Amino acid sequence: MNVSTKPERTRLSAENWEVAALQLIAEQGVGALAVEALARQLGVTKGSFYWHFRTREALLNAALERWEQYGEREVINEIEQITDPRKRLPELFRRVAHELQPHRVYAALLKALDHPQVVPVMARVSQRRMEFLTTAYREAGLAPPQALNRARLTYAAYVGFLQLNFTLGLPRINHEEFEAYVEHMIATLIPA
Amino acid sequence: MNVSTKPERTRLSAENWEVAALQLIAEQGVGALAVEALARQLGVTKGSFYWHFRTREALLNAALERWEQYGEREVINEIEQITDPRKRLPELFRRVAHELQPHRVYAALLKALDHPQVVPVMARVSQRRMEFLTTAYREAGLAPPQALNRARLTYAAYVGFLQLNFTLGLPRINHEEFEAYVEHMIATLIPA
DNA sequence: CGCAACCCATACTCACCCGTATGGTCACCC
DNA sequence: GGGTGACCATACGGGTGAGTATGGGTTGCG
Repeated sequence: MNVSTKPERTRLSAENWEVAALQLIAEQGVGALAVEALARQLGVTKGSFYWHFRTREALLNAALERWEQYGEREVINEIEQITDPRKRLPELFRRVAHELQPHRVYAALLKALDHPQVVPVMARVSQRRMEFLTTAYREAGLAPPQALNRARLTYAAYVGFLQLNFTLGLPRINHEEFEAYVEHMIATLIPA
Repeated sequence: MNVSTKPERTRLSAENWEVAALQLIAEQGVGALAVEALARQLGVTKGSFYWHFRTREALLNAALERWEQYGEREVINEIEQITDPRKRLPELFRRVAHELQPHRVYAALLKALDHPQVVPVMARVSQRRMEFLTTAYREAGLAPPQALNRARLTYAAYVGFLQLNFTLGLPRINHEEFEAYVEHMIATLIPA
């Protein structure tokens, strides 16, 4: 029997470092992404790290790119397969609401918008999602200006919810209550 | 004529440090709150700082407390004077929308929810605002559960908007467009 | 005037973390 | 079975920023 989470004596690849970095970002934020700390967590030393990456920045960029790439095919591609436009938005809401785990990185990145490296990534991701929401609302029957504003409102509500529940603890909404909240969002934001 | 913003050769008080800290937080975030940097900005050295405060943490706490105290009588007390409950929410929306400046600190603090010192402060502030919103929605005619969820939605939209516009730059919404967005929020979130 | 209390400068120490240099140890393959 | 390259440890240099020690200057006040 091995000691817990330590004795994986296999060699590491750049990918290992990247996913470890993303996990650390999700748990402790971008600011906590330190080379030596990550190395300790992986059971190696900096010597390993600087073989795979030229610098700390390089790791951050690689991790961000990996996350962005994954997010590409995460939700949007799945939702786009729903043919009936009127079913799309409620389904999107419910699906996003029940996959809170992949949003941890996004929430952490929101808190790191002072780092110049994350701004372009977040700008691209948010922009794509906004456009997706906007067209979805248009297809649901809203006029273009209304659709854009409703998309803004919806996305802001999503972002704000992440902040208020992941990072801030607030009265820690429970499960049934959360379901009711999601349905309330659907009823309020999606045109009948 | 004196050189710009430098030659205030008056002695400093703890209060001076606190407001300077808040300004720096609003502009560059909690992470940028460094003792020596602040001292340079105030035209003194660390020697001064460590006379007024025992540690950097102490300054942060003092600054946060000052901000929380001020926020107490900031908006809520003004709005509560509006007698007609149905006029209250639209007025609140419009007023908050046009005073984006005082929200800079709040936006900066949202990005610092990993620091254990800011969490309780933000929890209290957000909790108070949420309760205010909830009763406002009840007085506007919503049933208690609906009112609570609508308050959650509204406040999340507010928080998210701060994130997406202050820190992230997104297509930088302009003035008329912003007005239209606010009216859209009012029409969507406030019951007729 | 003179003495405190108050405010600040200078000069450190200490801890952390990035990046570099260099040598060691496996795996794999001809 | 020896050599080459991938992977990692160790040790070091350098920068930054928090906190301490201590002495000097200024202000209020008796």
